[in-house]
Amino acid sequence: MRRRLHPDERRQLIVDGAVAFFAEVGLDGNTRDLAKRLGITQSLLFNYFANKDALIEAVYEQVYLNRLSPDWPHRLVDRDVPLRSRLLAFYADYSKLIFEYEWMRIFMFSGLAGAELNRRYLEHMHKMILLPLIDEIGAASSAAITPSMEDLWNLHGGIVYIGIRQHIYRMPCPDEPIQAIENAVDRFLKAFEVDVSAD
Amino acid sequence: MRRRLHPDERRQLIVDGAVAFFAEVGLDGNTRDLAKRLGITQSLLFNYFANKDALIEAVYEQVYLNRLSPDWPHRLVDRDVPLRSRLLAFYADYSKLIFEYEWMRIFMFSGLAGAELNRRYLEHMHKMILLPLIDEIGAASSAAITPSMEDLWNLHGGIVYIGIRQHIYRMPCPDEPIQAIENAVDRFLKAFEVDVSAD
DNA sequence: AATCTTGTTGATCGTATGATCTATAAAGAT
DNA sequence: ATCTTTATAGATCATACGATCAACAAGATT
Repeated sequence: MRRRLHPDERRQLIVDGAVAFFAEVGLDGNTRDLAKRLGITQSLLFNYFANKDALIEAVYEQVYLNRLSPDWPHRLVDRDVPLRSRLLAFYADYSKLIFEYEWMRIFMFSGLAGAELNRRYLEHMHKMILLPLIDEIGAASSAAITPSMEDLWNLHGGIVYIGIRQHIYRMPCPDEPIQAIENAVDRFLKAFEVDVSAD
Repeated sequence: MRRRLHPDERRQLIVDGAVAFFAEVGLDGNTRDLAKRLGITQSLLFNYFANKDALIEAVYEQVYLNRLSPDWPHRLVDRDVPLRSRLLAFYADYSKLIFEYEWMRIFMFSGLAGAELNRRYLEHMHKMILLPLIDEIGAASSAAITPSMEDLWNLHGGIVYIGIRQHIYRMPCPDEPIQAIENAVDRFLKAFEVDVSAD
Protein backbone atom coordinates (compact mmCIF):
# COMPACT_ATOMS: atom_id res chain seq x y z
CA MET A 1 0.00 0.00 0.00
CA ARG A 2 1.38 3.32 -1.09
CA ARG A 3 0.30 6.51 0.69
CA ARG A 4 0.94 9.81 -1.00
CA LEU A 5 1.67 12.67 1.38
CA HIS A 6 2.29 16.33 0.93
CA PRO A 7 6.03 16.92 0.64
CA ASP A 8 6.17 19.03 3.79
CA GLU A 9 4.42 16.39 5.81
CA ARG A 10 6.55 13.56 4.44
CA ARG A 11 9.71 15.52 5.01
CA GLN A 12 8.75 16.14 8.61
CA LEU A 13 7.97 12.46 9.13
CA ILE A 14 11.39 11.58 7.78
CA VAL A 15 13.18 14.11 9.96
CA ASP A 16 11.33 12.97 13.07
CA GLY A 17 12.11 9.35 12.31
CA ALA A 18 15.71 10.20 11.55
CA VAL A 19 16.14 11.98 14.87
CA ALA A 20 14.91 8.94 16.77
CA PHE A 21 16.87 6.54 14.59
CA PHE A 22 20.22 8.33 14.63
CA ALA A 23 19.90 9.06 18.34
CA GLU A 24 19.64 5.33 18.92
CA VAL A 25 22.24 3.87 16.56
CA GLY A 26 24.51 6.81 15.93
CA LEU A 27 25.03 9.16 13.03
CA ASP A 28 26.38 6.44 10.79
CA GLY A 29 23.31 4.31 11.05
CA ASN A 30 22.43 3.26 7.54
CA THR A 31 19.67 4.66 5.40
CA ARG A 32 18.07 1.29 4.63
CA ASP A 33 17.31 0.59 8.28
CA LEU A 34 15.99 4.11 8.69
CA ALA A 35 13.70 3.71 5.67
CA LYS A 36 12.45 0.36 6.94
CA ARG A 37 11.56 1.96 10.26
CA LEU A 38 9.72 4.74 8.48
CA GLY A 39 7.86 2.26 6.30
CA ILE A 40 9.15 3.82 3.10
CA THR A 41 11.76 2.88 0.54
CA GLN A 42 15.35 3.89 0.98
CA SER A 43 15.34 5.76 -2.31
CA LEU A 44 12.58 8.05 -1.12
CA LEU A 45 14.94 9.53 1.44
CA PHE A 46 17.07 10.90 -1.37
CA ASN A 47 14.06 12.52 -2.92
CA TYR A 48 13.85 14.79 0.10
CA PHE A 49 17.52 15.17 0.94
CA ALA A 50 20.35 15.51 -1.54
CA ASN A 51 22.46 13.07 0.44
CA LYS A 52 22.87 11.61 3.88
CA ASP A 53 24.78 14.64 5.16
CA ALA A 54 21.88 16.89 4.26
CA LEU A 55 19.56 14.60 6.20
CA ILE A 56 21.81 14.73 9.24
CA GLU A 57 21.96 18.48 8.93
CA ALA A 58 18.17 18.52 9.13
CA VAL A 59 18.38 16.29 12.20
CA TYR A 60 20.74 18.77 13.86
CA GLU A 61 18.37 21.60 13.06
CA GLN A 62 15.40 19.74 14.47
CA VAL A 63 17.21 18.84 17.67
CA TYR A 64 19.10 22.02 18.42
CA LEU A 65 17.14 24.94 17.09
CA ASN A 66 14.56 26.96 18.93
CA ARG A 67 14.31 24.75 21.95
CA LEU A 68 15.72 26.87 24.76
CA SER A 69 13.86 30.10 25.37
CA PRO A 70 16.10 32.86 23.98
CA ASP A 71 15.35 35.32 26.78
CA TRP A 72 17.29 33.40 29.40
CA PRO A 73 20.34 35.66 29.10
CA HIS A 74 18.05 38.48 30.23
CA ARG A 75 16.14 36.58 32.87
CA LEU A 76 19.35 35.35 34.47
CA VAL A 77 20.50 38.88 35.19
CA ASP A 78 17.14 40.20 36.39
CA ARG A 79 18.06 41.19 39.93
CA ASP A 80 14.46 41.79 40.87
CA VAL A 81 14.31 38.02 41.24
CA PRO A 82 16.46 36.27 43.89
CA LEU A 83 19.53 34.67 42.33
CA ARG A 84 18.65 31.25 43.64
CA SER A 85 15.22 31.42 42.01
CA ARG A 86 16.74 32.48 38.74
CA LEU A 87 19.23 29.62 38.79
CA LEU A 88 16.64 27.04 39.75
CA ALA A 89 14.20 28.27 37.12
CA PHE A 90 16.89 28.17 34.48
CA TYR A 91 18.08 24.68 35.27
CA ALA A 92 14.53 23.39 35.63
CA ASP A 93 13.89 24.65 32.12
CA TYR A 94 17.24 23.59 30.75
CA SER A 95 17.15 20.11 32.21
CA LYS A 96 13.69 19.53 30.81
CA LEU A 97 15.11 20.47 27.45
CA ILE A 98 18.29 18.40 27.36
CA PHE A 99 17.49 15.40 29.54
CA GLU A 100 15.88 13.85 26.51
CA TYR A 101 17.07 10.66 24.89
CA GLU A 102 17.30 12.27 21.46
CA TRP A 103 18.94 15.51 22.49
CA MET A 104 21.51 13.96 24.76
CA ARG A 105 22.64 11.26 22.40
CA ILE A 106 22.70 13.28 19.21
CA PHE A 107 24.62 16.00 20.99
CA MET A 108 27.15 13.40 22.13
CA PHE A 109 27.39 11.67 18.75
CA SER A 110 27.90 14.94 16.94
CA GLY A 111 30.35 16.13 19.56
CA LEU A 112 32.46 13.03 19.08
CA ALA A 113 32.26 13.51 15.33
CA GLY A 114 33.64 17.01 15.82
CA ALA A 115 30.58 18.85 14.54
CA GLU A 116 30.93 22.59 14.51
CA LEU A 117 27.41 23.00 15.89
CA ASN A 118 28.47 21.61 19.25
CA ARG A 119 31.25 24.11 19.70
CA ARG A 120 28.96 26.96 18.76
CA TYR A 121 26.35 25.71 21.20
CA LEU A 122 28.82 25.46 24.05
CA GLU A 123 30.36 28.80 23.28
CA HIS A 124 26.88 30.27 23.42
CA MET A 125 26.39 28.60 26.79
CA HIS A 126 29.71 30.01 27.94
CA LYS A 127 29.15 33.57 26.79
CA MET A 128 25.41 34.05 27.27
CA ILE A 129 24.70 31.98 30.37
CA LEU A 130 27.75 31.18 32.47
CA LEU A 131 29.78 34.33 31.99
CA PRO A 132 26.98 36.66 33.19
CA LEU A 133 26.47 34.37 36.18
CA ILE A 134 29.95 35.16 37.42
CA ASP A 135 28.90 38.75 38.05
CA GLU A 136 25.50 37.77 39.39
CA ILE A 137 26.99 35.48 41.98
CA GLY A 138 29.73 37.93 42.85
CA ALA A 139 27.13 40.64 43.38
CA ALA A 140 24.96 38.39 45.50
CA SER A 141 27.85 37.11 47.59
CA SER A 142 27.77 38.60 51.06
CA ALA A 143 31.52 37.99 51.27
CA ALA A 144 32.10 39.43 47.78
CA ILE A 145 33.58 36.17 46.55
CA THR A 146 33.47 35.74 42.79
CA PRO A 147 33.49 32.30 41.16
CA SER A 148 35.80 31.50 38.28
CA MET A 149 34.50 30.33 34.93
CA GLU A 150 35.84 26.89 35.80
CA ASP A 151 33.67 26.89 38.93
CA LEU A 152 30.62 27.60 36.83
CA TRP A 153 31.45 24.82 34.37
CA ASN A 154 31.67 22.58 37.39
CA LEU A 155 28.17 23.52 38.51
CA HIS A 156 26.89 23.13 34.98
CA GLY A 157 28.71 19.86 34.34
CA GLY A 158 27.51 18.29 37.55
CA ILE A 159 23.94 18.91 36.47
CA VAL A 160 24.40 17.87 32.84
CA TYR A 161 26.05 14.67 34.01
CA ILE A 162 22.66 13.48 35.27
CA GLY A 163 21.51 13.36 31.66
CA ILE A 164 24.70 11.66 30.56
CA ARG A 165 24.28 8.94 33.14
CA GLN A 166 20.69 8.47 32.10
CA HIS A 167 20.84 8.51 28.32
CA ILE A 168 24.41 7.77 27.35
CA TYR A 169 25.33 5.19 29.99
CA ARG A 170 21.72 4.13 30.64
CA MET A 171 22.21 4.03 34.36
CA PRO A 172 19.28 4.17 36.77
CA CYS A 173 18.53 7.81 37.53
CA PRO A 174 15.93 9.80 39.46
CA ASP A 175 12.80 10.39 37.40
CA GLU A 176 12.71 13.95 38.59
CA PRO A 177 16.18 15.47 38.69
CA ILE A 178 14.88 18.69 40.16
CA GLN A 179 15.82 17.79 43.73
CA ALA A 180 19.39 16.93 42.78
CA ILE A 181 19.64 20.14 40.81
CA GLU A 182 18.32 22.16 43.73
CA ASN A 183 20.87 20.61 46.05
CA ALA A 184 23.70 21.28 43.63
CA VAL A 185 22.70 24.90 43.19
CA ASP A 186 22.37 25.40 46.94
CA ARG A 187 25.77 23.90 47.62
CA PHE A 188 27.24 26.18 45.01
CA LEU A 189 25.59 29.32 46.35
CA LYS A 190 26.48 28.44 49.91
CA ALA A 191 30.14 28.19 48.92
CA PHE A 192 29.99 31.77 47.65
CA GLU A 193 28.07 32.99 50.66
CA VAL A 194 24.97 33.85 48.71
CA ASP A 195 21.98 34.28 50.95
CA VAL A 196 19.48 31.56 50.15
CA SER A 197 16.81 32.06 52.78
CA ALA A 198 14.78 34.64 50.88
CA ASP A 199 13.38 32.97 47.79
CA MET B 1 60.04 -3.53 2.93
CA ARG B 2 58.70 -6.26 5.16
CA ARG B 3 59.68 -6.44 8.82
CA ARG B 4 59.04 -9.67 10.68
CA LEU B 5 58.18 -9.20 14.34
CA HIS B 6 57.47 -11.58 17.15
CA PRO B 7 53.72 -12.16 17.33
CA ASP B 8 53.46 -10.65 20.82
CA GLU B 9 55.22 -7.51 19.77
CA ARG B 10 53.20 -7.13 16.57
CA ARG B 11 49.98 -7.74 18.43
CA GLN B 12 50.83 -5.05 20.93
CA LEU B 13 51.67 -2.62 18.15
CA ILE B 14 48.31 -3.31 16.58
CA VAL B 15 46.41 -2.86 19.82
CA ASP B 16 48.20 0.39 20.61
CA GLY B 17 47.53 1.70 17.14
CA ALA B 18 43.92 0.56 17.31
CA VAL B 19 43.36 2.39 20.60
CA ALA B 20 44.60 5.66 19.12
CA PHE B 21 42.75 5.10 15.86
CA PHE B 22 39.37 4.12 17.27
CA ALA B 23 39.55 6.85 19.90
CA GLU B 24 39.89 9.35 17.10
CA VAL B 25 37.40 8.14 14.49
CA GLY B 26 35.07 5.98 16.55
CA LEU B 27 34.58 2.27 16.92
CA ASP B 28 33.38 1.85 13.37
CA GLY B 29 36.48 3.26 11.83
CA ASN B 30 37.49 0.90 9.06
CA THR B 31 40.27 -1.63 9.17
CA ARG B 32 41.99 -0.45 6.01
CA ASP B 33 42.64 3.02 7.41
CA LEU B 34 43.86 1.48 10.63
CA ALA B 35 46.25 -0.82 8.75
CA LYS B 36 47.53 2.06 6.67
CA ARG B 37 48.30 4.00 9.84
CA LEU B 38 50.11 1.01 11.26
CA GLY B 39 52.09 0.56 8.06
CA ILE B 40 50.84 -3.01 7.60
CA THR B 41 48.35 -4.68 5.34
CA GLN B 42 44.72 -4.91 6.29
CA SER B 43 44.76 -8.68 6.08
CA LEU B 44 47.43 -8.89 8.75
CA LEU B 45 44.96 -7.57 11.31
CA PHE B 46 42.88 -10.69 10.85
CA ASN B 47 45.88 -12.83 11.48
CA TYR B 48 45.98 -11.54 15.03
CA PHE B 49 42.28 -11.07 15.67
CA ALA B 50 39.50 -13.36 14.53
CA ASN B 51 37.39 -10.38 13.49
CA LYS B 52 36.93 -6.70 14.11
CA ASP B 53 34.93 -7.29 17.28
CA ALA B 54 37.79 -9.23 18.79
CA LEU B 55 40.12 -6.35 17.99
CA ILE B 56 37.79 -3.89 19.66
CA GLU B 57 37.57 -6.18 22.64
CA ALA B 58 41.35 -6.00 22.90
CA VAL B 59 41.10 -2.22 22.69
CA TYR B 60 38.65 -2.17 25.60
CA GLU B 61 40.97 -4.37 27.61
CA GLN B 62 43.93 -2.14 26.93
CA VAL B 63 42.06 1.01 27.84
CA TYR B 64 40.08 -0.10 30.86
CA LEU B 65 42.03 -2.75 32.67
CA ASN B 66 44.50 -2.23 35.45
CA ARG B 67 44.66 1.50 35.26
CA LEU B 68 43.15 2.69 38.53
CA SER B 69 44.93 1.48 41.62
CA PRO B 70 42.70 -1.24 43.13
CA ASP B 71 43.32 -0.17 46.72
CA TRP B 72 41.32 3.03 46.46
CA PRO B 73 38.26 1.50 48.11
CA HIS B 74 40.47 0.95 51.16
CA ARG B 75 42.30 4.23 51.04
CA LEU B 76 39.06 6.20 50.78
CA VAL B 77 37.82 4.88 54.11
CA ASP B 78 41.10 5.24 55.98
CA ARG B 79 40.06 7.66 58.71
CA ASP B 80 43.62 8.20 59.84
CA VAL B 81 43.83 10.54 56.89
CA PRO B 82 41.63 13.66 56.77
CA LEU B 83 38.65 13.18 54.47
CA ARG B 84 39.55 16.14 52.33
CA SER B 85 43.01 14.74 51.71
CA ARG B 86 41.57 11.37 50.76
CA LEU B 87 39.15 12.93 48.32
CA LEU B 88 41.76 15.19 46.75
CA ALA B 89 44.24 12.35 46.44
CA PHE B 90 41.66 10.13 44.85
CA TYR B 91 40.49 12.68 42.29
CA ALA B 92 44.05 13.72 41.53
CA ASP B 93 44.79 10.10 40.72
CA TYR B 94 41.50 9.46 38.96
CA SER B 95 41.60 12.59 36.82
CA LYS B 96 45.12 11.78 35.70
CA LEU B 97 43.79 8.41 34.63
CA ILE B 98 40.67 9.39 32.74
CA PHE B 99 41.46 12.87 31.41
CA GLU B 100 43.19 11.19 28.52
CA TYR B 101 42.13 11.54 24.93
CA GLU B 102 41.98 7.78 24.40
CA TRP B 103 40.24 6.85 27.63
CA MET B 104 37.64 9.56 27.49
CA ARG B 105 36.63 9.03 23.90
CA ILE B 106 36.64 5.25 23.86
CA PHE B 107 34.61 5.24 27.04
CA MET B 108 32.09 7.56 25.40
CA PHE B 109 32.01 5.66 22.12
CA SER B 110 31.48 2.34 23.86
CA GLY B 111 28.93 3.87 26.21
CA LEU B 112 26.89 5.12 23.28
CA ALA B 113 27.19 1.72 21.66
CA GLY B 114 25.73 0.20 24.81
CA ALA B 115 28.81 -1.82 25.78
CA GLU B 116 28.39 -3.88 28.91
CA LEU B 117 31.85 -2.88 30.08
CA ASN B 118 30.71 0.69 30.72
CA ARG B 119 27.88 -0.34 32.97
CA ARG B 120 30.11 -2.64 34.92
CA TYR B 121 32.68 0.12 35.27
CA LEU B 122 30.14 2.63 36.53
CA GLU B 123 28.55 0.14 38.88
CA HIS B 124 32.00 -0.47 40.30
CA MET B 125 32.41 3.27 40.74
CA HIS B 126 29.04 3.41 42.44
CA LYS B 127 29.56 0.54 44.82
CA MET B 128 33.25 0.76 45.60
CA ILE B 129 33.91 4.48 45.55
CA LEU B 130 30.82 6.63 45.92
CA LEU B 131 28.75 4.48 48.25
CA PRO B 132 31.45 4.29 50.95
CA LEU B 133 31.91 8.03 50.66
CA ILE B 134 28.37 8.60 51.89
CA ASP B 135 29.34 7.21 55.26
CA GLU B 136 32.70 8.91 55.27
CA ILE B 137 31.18 12.31 54.71
CA GLY B 138 28.36 11.67 57.15
CA ALA B 139 30.91 10.67 59.79
CA ALA B 140 33.05 13.73 59.13
CA SER B 141 30.13 16.12 59.09
CA SER B 142 30.06 18.24 62.24
CA ALA B 143 26.32 18.67 61.69
CA ALA B 144 25.83 14.96 61.00
CA ILE B 145 24.43 15.67 57.54
CA THR B 146 24.68 12.75 55.16
CA PRO B 147 24.78 13.23 51.39
CA SER B 148 22.58 11.21 49.08
CA MET B 149 23.99 9.05 46.32
CA GLU B 150 22.70 11.62 43.86
CA ASP B 151 24.77 14.27 45.63
CA LEU B 152 27.87 12.17 45.18
CA TRP B 153 27.17 11.60 41.50
CA ASN B 154 26.90 15.36 41.24
CA LEU B 155 30.34 15.83 42.74
CA HIS B 156 31.74 13.11 40.54
CA GLY B 157 30.00 14.32 37.40
CA GLY B 158 31.13 17.88 37.84
CA ILE B 159 34.72 16.69 37.90
CA VAL B 160 34.39 14.19 35.06
CA TYR B 161 32.76 16.89 32.94
CA ILE B 162 36.13 18.64 32.72
CA GLY B 163 37.41 15.69 30.72
CA ILE B 164 34.29 15.63 28.58
CA ARG B 165 34.67 19.28 27.70
CA GLN B 166 38.31 18.73 26.87
CA HIS B 167 38.27 15.53 24.85
CA ILE B 168 34.74 15.05 23.57
CA TYR B 169 33.81 18.64 22.82
CA ARG B 170 37.40 19.83 22.39
CA MET B 171 36.79 23.01 24.30
CA PRO B 172 39.63 25.00 25.83
CA CYS B 173 40.28 23.69 29.33
CA PRO B 174 42.79 24.28 32.12
CA ASP B 175 45.97 22.27 31.61
CA GLU B 176 45.95 21.36 35.25
CA PRO B 177 42.45 20.54 36.47
CA ILE B 178 43.65 20.08 40.03
CA GLN B 179 42.61 23.55 41.15
CA ALA B 180 39.08 23.15 39.80
CA ILE B 181 38.84 19.75 41.43
CA GLU B 182 40.03 21.13 44.75
CA ASN B 183 37.43 23.89 44.62
CA ALA B 184 34.67 21.43 43.77
CA VAL B 185 35.62 19.13 46.61
CA ASP B 186 35.82 22.01 49.07
CA ARG B 187 32.43 23.35 48.06
CA PHE B 188 31.00 19.90 48.52
CA LEU B 189 32.55 19.35 51.93
CA LYS B 190 31.56 22.79 53.10
CA ALA B 191 27.94 22.05 52.23
CA PHE B 192 28.07 19.04 54.54
CA GLU B 193 29.87 20.93 57.28
CA VAL B 194 33.01 18.88 57.04
CA ASP B 195 35.93 20.59 58.70
CA VAL B 196 38.49 21.42 56.08
CA SER B 197 41.08 23.39 58.00
CA ALA B 198 43.10 20.42 59.25
CA ASP B 199 44.64 18.72 56.23
C1' DA C 1 -14.49 9.34 -16.67
C1' DA C 2 -10.29 10.86 -18.73
C1' DT C 3 -6.00 13.36 -18.04
C1' DC C 4 -2.21 15.27 -15.69
C1' DT C 5 0.99 15.89 -12.02
C1' DT C 6 4.24 14.15 -9.00
C1' DG C 7 5.02 11.34 -4.74
C1' DT C 8 6.71 6.76 -4.44
C1' DT C 9 8.64 2.36 -5.72
C1' DG C 10 11.91 -1.28 -7.43
C1' DA C 11 15.87 -2.28 -9.79
C1' DT C 12 20.52 -1.12 -10.21
C1' DC C 13 25.24 1.04 -10.05
C1' DG C 14 29.78 1.99 -7.94
C1' DT C 15 32.28 1.84 -4.13
C1' DA C 16 33.58 0.65 0.71
C1' DT C 17 34.30 -2.75 4.00
C1' DG C 18 35.04 -7.10 6.70
C1' DA C 19 37.01 -11.30 5.89
C1' DT C 20 39.57 -15.26 3.36
C1' DC C 21 43.24 -17.60 0.97
C1' DT C 22 47.46 -18.48 -1.38
C1' DA C 23 52.04 -16.96 -2.45
C1' DT C 24 56.22 -14.84 -0.68
C1' DA C 25 60.22 -13.74 1.91
C1' DA C 26 62.39 -12.74 6.46
C1' DA C 27 64.50 -14.79 10.41
C1' DG C 28 66.15 -18.73 12.95
C1' DA C 29 67.97 -23.61 12.88
C1' DT C 30 71.08 -26.96 11.01
C1' DA D 1 74.95 -21.91 2.58
C1' DT D 2 70.75 -24.45 2.82
C1' DC D 3 66.56 -25.67 4.87
C1' DT D 4 62.47 -24.82 7.64
C1' DT D 5 59.12 -22.13 9.71
C1' DT D 6 55.79 -18.68 9.69
C1' DA D 7 54.96 -13.61 9.70
C1' DT D 8 53.44 -10.79 6.09
C1' DA D 9 51.69 -9.22 1.59
C1' DG D 10 48.57 -9.12 -2.37
C1' DA D 11 44.69 -10.61 -4.68
C1' DT D 12 40.03 -11.67 -4.15
C1' DC D 13 35.21 -12.60 -2.37
C1' DA D 14 30.69 -11.42 -0.49
C1' DT D 15 28.11 -8.19 1.34
C1' DA D 16 26.70 -3.45 2.90
C1' DC D 17 25.89 0.99 1.81
C1' DG D 18 25.02 5.59 -0.46
C1' DA D 19 23.11 7.16 -4.44
C1' DT D 20 20.63 7.18 -9.19
C1' DC D 21 16.89 6.54 -12.47
C1' DA D 22 13.13 4.90 -15.09
C1' DA D 23 8.56 3.23 -14.26
C1' DC D 24 4.32 3.31 -11.67
C1' DA D 25 0.15 4.84 -9.37
C1' DA D 26 -2.38 8.01 -5.93
C1' DG D 27 -4.71 12.05 -5.80
C1' DA D 28 -5.98 16.49 -7.95
C1' DT D 29 -7.92 18.83 -12.12
C1' DT D 30 -10.87 19.20 -15.86
